[in-house]
Amino acid sequence: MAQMDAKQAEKISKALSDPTRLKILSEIQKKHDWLYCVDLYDNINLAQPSICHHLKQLTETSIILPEKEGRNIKYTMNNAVIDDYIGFLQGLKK
Amino acid sequence: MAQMDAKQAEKISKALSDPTRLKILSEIQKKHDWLYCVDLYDNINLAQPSICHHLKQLTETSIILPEKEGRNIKYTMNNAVIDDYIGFLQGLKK
DNA sequence: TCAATACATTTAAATGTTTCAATTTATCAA
DNA sequence: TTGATAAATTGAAACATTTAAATGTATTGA
Repeated sequence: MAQMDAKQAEKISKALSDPTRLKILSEIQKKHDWLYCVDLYDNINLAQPSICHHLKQLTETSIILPEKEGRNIKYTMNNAVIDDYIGFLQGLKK
Repeated sequence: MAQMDAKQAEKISKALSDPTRLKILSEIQKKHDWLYCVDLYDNINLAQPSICHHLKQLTETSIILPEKEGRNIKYTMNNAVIDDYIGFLQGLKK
């Protein structure tokens, strides 16, 4: 497991500190594989640019990974980053 | 392990999304037991009310636990909350 | 009780985040 | 090429967070 520094942990924490972004992650988790961007418009009551903004924050920290498929974009969870973040948290414990 | 809901995970993420608060947690971890509030003034270059503000956010989410000792307050890491948060993160994975 | 110490609260300025309307870019289907 | 669809960007308003000066509260020792 890679070592994550405090700066990176701070960015991931920030990405996880918003109800919309946690909802997006929950929707991606439910799919167990890939979630299409358009699926979120049904489940999240925000305008398209707002959802786009939240997706950007999640992809910038690599918590989720985007893949272009024609006109659409699909996302998957990046387990490796979550595990690295968990490793950082384990290191905080006494 | 207790089940942590998204609202609680959001609050903990927010508490962890600041460099000063991660620094405070690191200082507490270094002690392996209790850290006195006054120890932070030496290590963190912020005014006393700012440090107090950050400590409040960490204690409000129970990530750290305060204990009064005369005029001083000492803090310890709350491993249980960190473990619950880690449990939530594990649940996000595909 | 009085002065000193440790921490908390209030207030306000500066800064950062969230949101959406409008617009732009990219891709597809006809 | 043209019209339609999917997603990104821009710009601005609303809202939240961070910071510190000033002040308040609680505890101790003299």
